[in-house]
Amino acid sequence: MSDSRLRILLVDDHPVVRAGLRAVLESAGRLQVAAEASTAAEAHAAVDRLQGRGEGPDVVVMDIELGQGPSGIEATEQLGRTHPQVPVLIVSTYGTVSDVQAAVSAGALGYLLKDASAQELRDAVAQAAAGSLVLPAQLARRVLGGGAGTEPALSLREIEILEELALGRTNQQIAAGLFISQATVKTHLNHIFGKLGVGNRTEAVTVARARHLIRG
Amino acid sequence: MSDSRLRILLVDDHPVVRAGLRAVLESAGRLQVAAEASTAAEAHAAVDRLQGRGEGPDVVVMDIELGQGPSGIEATEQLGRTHPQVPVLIVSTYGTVSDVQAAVSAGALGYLLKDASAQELRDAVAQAAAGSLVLPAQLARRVLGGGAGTEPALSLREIEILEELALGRTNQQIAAGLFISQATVKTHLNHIFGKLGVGNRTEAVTVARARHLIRG
DNA sequence: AGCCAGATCAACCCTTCGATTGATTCCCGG
DNA sequence: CCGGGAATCAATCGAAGGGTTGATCTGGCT
Repeated sequence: MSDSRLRILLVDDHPVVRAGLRAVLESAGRLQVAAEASTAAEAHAAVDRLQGRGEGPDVVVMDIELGQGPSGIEATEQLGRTHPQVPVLIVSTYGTVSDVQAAVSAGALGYLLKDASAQELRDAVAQAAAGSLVLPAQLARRVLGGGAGTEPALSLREIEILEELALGRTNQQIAAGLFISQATVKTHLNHIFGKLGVGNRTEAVTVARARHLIRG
Repeated sequence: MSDSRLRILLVDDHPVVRAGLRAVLESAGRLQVAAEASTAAEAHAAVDRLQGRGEGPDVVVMDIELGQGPSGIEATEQLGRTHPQVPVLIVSTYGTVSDVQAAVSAGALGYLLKDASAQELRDAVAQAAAGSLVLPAQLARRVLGGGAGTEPALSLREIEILEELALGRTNQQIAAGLFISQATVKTHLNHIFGKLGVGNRTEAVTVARARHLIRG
C-alpha cells in the first residue's frame, strides 16, 4: 500500500452518485479516484486494467445496487475470488441486517450508508485500505446485537418451490411440475413461511426477492 | 427569471448525492446551486430565505426519498401551495408508474431517474426552468400506456391495490387499510387480473414488478 | 448403531380467494 | 345531456390456500 495517495475504484450505476462520491473522496487530497465503473463486469475489467499497469486500486467503493446485472454483493464475491487482496467497501441506501450480513460474508471490508457524512466516508476508505473492517456503530449494533443473528437457511427444495411460487403457480401446478403431491408442497410452504417469518405466499415471494433468494 | 445563470435549490438527504448533483449541474457553467437542503422543512425555509433576498431559485431539484420526514412528493405539494411559481424537478432511483404519476399530480414539472447522464440532467433543469414538463421517453411510454401497447393502463386505485398485494396483504387487510369493503377489493383485483393477463394475486405481483408498475 | 434434518405423503378443518352477476354513484368528455 | 369508465358495494359458490398433526423414508454425521 502506498503511503502518499490511495487509489480508489468507484463502482455505481448512477453517474450522479459517482460524481458525488468522487467529489467527496477527492476533497481531502489524500484520496484519488483512479477509475469508475457502472457494472460488475466493468469493475472487474477496471481492476485488471489498473493492476496491469501497476496501479491496482487500494480500495473499491461499491454500490450495493447496480441496476440490471449482478448486484454489488455478487460483484464483491467475484472480485474476492480473483483479487482477494483488494478491499471492497460497500455503500448502500439501506442498512438492513440481511444486506449487511450478505456484504460481509461476500468479503466486503466495510458497509456504509449513503447518508454518511463526507468525513465518515473518507475515514472508512482509509480504514478499509489499511485492512480493517468498517461498520458504523449503528449498523454493528443492529447486526451483532440482534441476537437473532442467524436466520434459518432455506433448503434447495424450498428455494425451488419459492421460484415456482414467484411465477404465480398454484399448489397443484407446483406439485405436478415437481412430481410430488400437493400435501408435500403444502408442507414445504409451511416451512418456508416459518423461516421467512411470513404469513402467505405472496408475502413470501416479496421477502424472498428482497433477500435475493430468488432472481427477479 | 435571470437569463445569465439559473439558481438551483438541491433537496436530498444524502450528502454524497447532493455533492454529485452539484458537481454535475455546475459543470456546465450555466447552472448554479444556490442552496442545499436535506429535508422538506429545510427546503421550504431555503426557498423563503432565497426569495427574501431576491434570489429565489429558478428550479428545485428534489429527491423523491427524503429519509424520515415528509417525502419529496409531499414537499413538492407543500411548495406548490406556497410558491406555485417555483418549478420542481423530481429525481428518483425508481421509475415506477405510481411514483411518476404521484410526482406529476403533486405539481412536479419533471421526473428524472438517477441513472440519467449529466447532460440529460442539465437539460432537464433548463427545460423545467422554462416551464416545460420533462419526462424521459422511457418513462412517458410506461406511464401513458406505451403507444403500440395493447396493454390497458391500470387506474391509480388499481395500482394502490397492487402495492398492498405485493406486501402480502389479504383482501380483508387491504379493505381495512383503504377504508373500502372486501367486495370492492375483489372487484379491483378481478380488473387487475384481466388487465395484466394473470390468474392470481401472486402472479399479478410478479408481472407488476416486471413492468415497473410497482417498486421492487 | 443412533440421531437428526430434509423430503415425502395423508387427513382434517377452516379461511381466503376468485368468478360471476348485478347495481349505484360520480365525474369527465363528446 | 348522455355515454362510459372508475369506484363503490352485495350475494353467492366452488376452488384454492393455509394450519395442524402425525407418519415414513432417506442420507449424512457422530
